[in-house]
Amino acid sequence: MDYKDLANLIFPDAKDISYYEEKYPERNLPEGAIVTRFAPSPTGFVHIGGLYQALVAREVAKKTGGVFFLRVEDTDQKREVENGVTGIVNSLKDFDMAPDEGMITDTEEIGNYGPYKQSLRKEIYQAYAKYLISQGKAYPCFCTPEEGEEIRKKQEAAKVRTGYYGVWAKCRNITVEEAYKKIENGESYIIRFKSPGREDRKIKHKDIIKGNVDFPENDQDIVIIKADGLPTYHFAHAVDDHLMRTTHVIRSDEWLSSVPLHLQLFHELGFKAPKYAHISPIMKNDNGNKRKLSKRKDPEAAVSYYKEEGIPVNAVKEYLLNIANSTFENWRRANPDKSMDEFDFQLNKMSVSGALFDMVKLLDIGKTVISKMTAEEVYENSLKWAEEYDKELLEMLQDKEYALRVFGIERGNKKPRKDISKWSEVKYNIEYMYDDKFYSKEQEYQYQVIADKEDIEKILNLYIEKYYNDNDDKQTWFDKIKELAGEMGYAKEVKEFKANPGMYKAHVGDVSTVLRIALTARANTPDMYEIMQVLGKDRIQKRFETAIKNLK
RNA sequence: GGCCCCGUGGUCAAGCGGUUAAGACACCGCCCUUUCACGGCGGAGUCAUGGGUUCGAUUCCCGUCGGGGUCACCA
Repeated sequence: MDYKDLANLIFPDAKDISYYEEKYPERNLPEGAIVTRFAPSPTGFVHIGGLYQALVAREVAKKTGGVFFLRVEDTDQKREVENGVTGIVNSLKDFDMAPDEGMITDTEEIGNYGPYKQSLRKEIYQAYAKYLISQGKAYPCFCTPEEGEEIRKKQEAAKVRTGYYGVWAKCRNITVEEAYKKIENGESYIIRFKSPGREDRKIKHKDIIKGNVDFPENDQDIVIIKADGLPTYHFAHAVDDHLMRTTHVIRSDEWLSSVPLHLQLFHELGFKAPKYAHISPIMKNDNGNKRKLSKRKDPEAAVSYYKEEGIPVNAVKEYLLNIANSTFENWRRANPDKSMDEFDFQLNKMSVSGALFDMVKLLDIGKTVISKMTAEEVYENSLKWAEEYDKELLEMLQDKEYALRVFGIERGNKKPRKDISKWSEVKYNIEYMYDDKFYSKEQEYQYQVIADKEDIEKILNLYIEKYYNDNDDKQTWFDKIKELAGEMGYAKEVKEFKANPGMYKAHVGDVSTVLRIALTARANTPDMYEIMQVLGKDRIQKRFETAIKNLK
């Protein structure tokens, strides 16, 4: 009786691994093409760090004419969440990052290297586990979880390394006969990898991002097949990334310390190991301490947050790309109108330490991104966001022609206005341009320098009756306000006022402020000429009348 | 605790033995025909720390301190 008999007893129906090796041949890709993947577990929550990894992985694959695929790691049935896959697929779609291969809905997939859902690959893992057993490189372990716990306690008490290794690996040296008998007797077991490693030996590993890292060899007989017949992460990683012909494993750096194990697994399985790039996580400052963005504590940890807030997709991506390669920022300044896909992303230039998440900067990028859009694009995006998150805004946007005029204010010129950083700010931004919104609430008119109510009333009346004309061009419009200022005894030029402050009550700027506030009830607005053009004389007049009434 | 990684201004960071130590966000001031925003100009602010090596260290080595990761039949 030998290892083969044991392997046959454990996995009688498993295919020979040559079947899979042939079924999933090396990919026929151009020289230098990189194959990457995004491999989340479907917990129903997509972390911004996950999106970050996916963005980087996709960027690298795209750049080299390779493949970016999505694999769902659902080997932990306890964590299974309904529609978890849909959440992942949709998040990638929302960010315009759909994979070339892999899951495209909860149940459907594309590509020739599937299934791309690990729970559907059970027989594949078992075939490779069988292979390992038949080679004497893996063995059944009959220790119960409770026994494992006991071993660990003993190890802790003895102050030695914890784990299933060396003399602690009780089942490692069970004879084939003994194992055979236990299995026939119905004892339950799991499959462990028989590690050939020694803790006192070092291995060298070159990570694309972290650089040279030395580790002790792995000597842990880790579990490869759990009691439920499904593989653990480590085993699935080796089998899948080999069979799916992944060239570069781009993943979170919490996996860095598992590299010795993974390399060993690849070696013992007879696979060529992929290259690894371990990405530092996105952090957050929590009372002076850095910590990972937390699903529970930080709303911005969820990718859904960005959608809900209406932060433009490209702003999020550019921000993430900037964390990944900080030279992106300089490139962006030099190429303000190019698509970010043209940026020459470098995996090996990624930061080795984790960056603190900076919402202020993200929002600044949001402003820039939106400022570059046409009124039409702003309209479409606002509408899309409003449909899902803001009924009131949606209503306001029904009159598209008018909305386009409002969004067109100070847009499209060489120095476009940068005042909207996310779609959820749109409503506040344009509200005062809508009469029903404007009149539906009690406005507060805070006239600033000019406080004399009679003067204010006079300015408003005089302006609308004597000076304002819808057909004036901007210069004429401007000159007329100066004339009005002069007629009322205010300085026509600010400089003049500053030179002789005693000669005037105030200056033309203060007069404008009165007009602006009567018009919008706001101290800060975009260009007043354009606002007036959109409003038109009748509406301007009505707003002035309302403002005057409010004075009394 | 063992093992591993990291440490340049408030934040993201460039830098690879000799630099006035880039740039961006944020902050402050000035200018930009009248607000705000944009833009322009200017400003404040950094190489964690102690030892080496070197003619010379932010750059190389060691220690210290600080931060992070990992030690599951979770991924």
